[in-house]
Amino acid sequence: MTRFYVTTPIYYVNDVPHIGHAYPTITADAVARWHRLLGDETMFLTGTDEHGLKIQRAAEENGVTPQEQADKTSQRFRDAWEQLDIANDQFIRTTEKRHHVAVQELLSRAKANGFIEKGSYAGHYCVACEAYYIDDDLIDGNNCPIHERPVDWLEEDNYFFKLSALESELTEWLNSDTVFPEGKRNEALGIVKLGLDDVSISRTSIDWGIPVPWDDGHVFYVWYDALINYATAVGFGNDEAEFGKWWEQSHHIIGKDILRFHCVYWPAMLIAAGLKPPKQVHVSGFLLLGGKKLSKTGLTQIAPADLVEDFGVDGFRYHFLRDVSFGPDSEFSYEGMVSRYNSDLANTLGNLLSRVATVVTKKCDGIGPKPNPDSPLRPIAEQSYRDAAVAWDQFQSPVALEAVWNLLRETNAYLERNEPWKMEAGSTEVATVLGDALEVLRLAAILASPALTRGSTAIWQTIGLSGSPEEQQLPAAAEWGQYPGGLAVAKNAPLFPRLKVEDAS
RNA sequence: GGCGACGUAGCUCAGUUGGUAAGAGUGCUCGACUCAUAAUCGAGAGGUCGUGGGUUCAAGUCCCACCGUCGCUACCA
Repeated sequence: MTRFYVTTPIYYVNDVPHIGHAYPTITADAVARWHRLLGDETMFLTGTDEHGLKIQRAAEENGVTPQEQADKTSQRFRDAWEQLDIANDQFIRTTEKRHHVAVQELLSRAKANGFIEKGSYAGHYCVACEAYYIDDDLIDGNNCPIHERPVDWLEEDNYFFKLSALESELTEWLNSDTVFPEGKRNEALGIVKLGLDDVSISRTSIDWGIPVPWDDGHVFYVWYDALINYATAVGFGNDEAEFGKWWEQSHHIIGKDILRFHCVYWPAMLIAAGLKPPKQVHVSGFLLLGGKKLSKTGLTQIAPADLVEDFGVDGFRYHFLRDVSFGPDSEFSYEGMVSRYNSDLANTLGNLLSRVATVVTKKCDGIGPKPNPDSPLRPIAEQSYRDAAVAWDQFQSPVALEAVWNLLRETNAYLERNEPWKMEAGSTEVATVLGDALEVLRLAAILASPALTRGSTAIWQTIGLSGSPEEQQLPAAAEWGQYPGGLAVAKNAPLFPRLKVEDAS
């Protein structure tokens, strides 16, 4: 049996879930769903990153413990993902015991291998921020950029990770088909080529973190704790055999803002600990709003819940999977979302289902006929599956979905050419045409199910099939001609009612 | 400053290692149809592929410069 392991970034609980979090999460969910259709043993991980100064400080401000603070905000992410039909197999939290064990184990191994040593870090320190700043950040050369008051020159003992010793290993890893798309791999190579400094991985100034096992006064700096979650979740430090099996198939989905950490630091940490670097890292671009990065700060924040209210779960998921390609930045707009929903979901797919159901009702007494083995739609459907399979394998959801919609458009054209509504009721001609269309709907329900978690099941039931599209297994289920015929086809209300632009908020 | 990415039809985007007369969806125009969610189908208009050079028999695709946009250069995640 093939295994497949996919992860999203773990999200920092200092923030509320927004569409910038939703996009990589939906992509990972869809890719995981595709692999389940293929019958792969699949592990899909997401979670929250809960240590660090910001959480500690937020907790103090709210008069709660850091753990309570983390509990509350972590739950928001769980709720958000539930709303979006995210079917993750695990939800990891970096405050879990198993994670502490894994972090201490992994970094102890790196230390034993000579990649961690003590040093001291010195820098401009703002007491109010409890943080260091580099020269370029300072205002007028000596003032904290946030508090605008003088910083102190402070020195503290830290443990350093000897990143500089791993340049050749990293270059080799980056050159072996690991980071996608290629442009992002080049960026990572560029970072390595510029020369890597050793990085400080512990702090003595805060205590909301995972203790350094060999030195009581230190906790690990939040990044070096966070990255390890991907290993923790599949058994590292707990069940080595299990870990090994999953880790061979690890795929990380990240945003380009954290490329440095996932394509340089993280593989280096794994190598230092004597482990394999990740199998693949897929780097997405940013969502842009009017050409500007959709960041966690400012007015650009858009709550997934608001969009789900307008577009439904399917409309929300479909938009991101269809319109946001993996790699370059993408423009997000409400109008674009409406347009995509109407053209693809309401018109091409939803309307096809409606017209087929109506004609079956009128011409076949509501009983769906069998498809024609030699249908002209057959080769198109087969190509559609092949294209989708390749695209999903490359995490290219827009290409995969376009392949399915091409089949749907061809089917609308096929109906137009044959005009079954003009044919004699009960004739073999009308049965053939409608059987083919029903077969396409069966296929589309399966192939679109990673995106349309609800609509695909609705189609399945409307055309009289039992069970659900998610239970089907590819590639066998994609073979033409499996719609059995003789099933009652329901004439329901429109599956995806058209949206009017005036609905825009 | 250094490094990098991007700039292709009104809009959102595809365009493998340079090679049939530049593509899709959407929008627009015209026509058809009226089974269907003012849906569908067909036809058409629409691009000097940011600008200027260069390499080549041949460049959107390689090289250089410039313009524009953005990102990284964080011990914030």
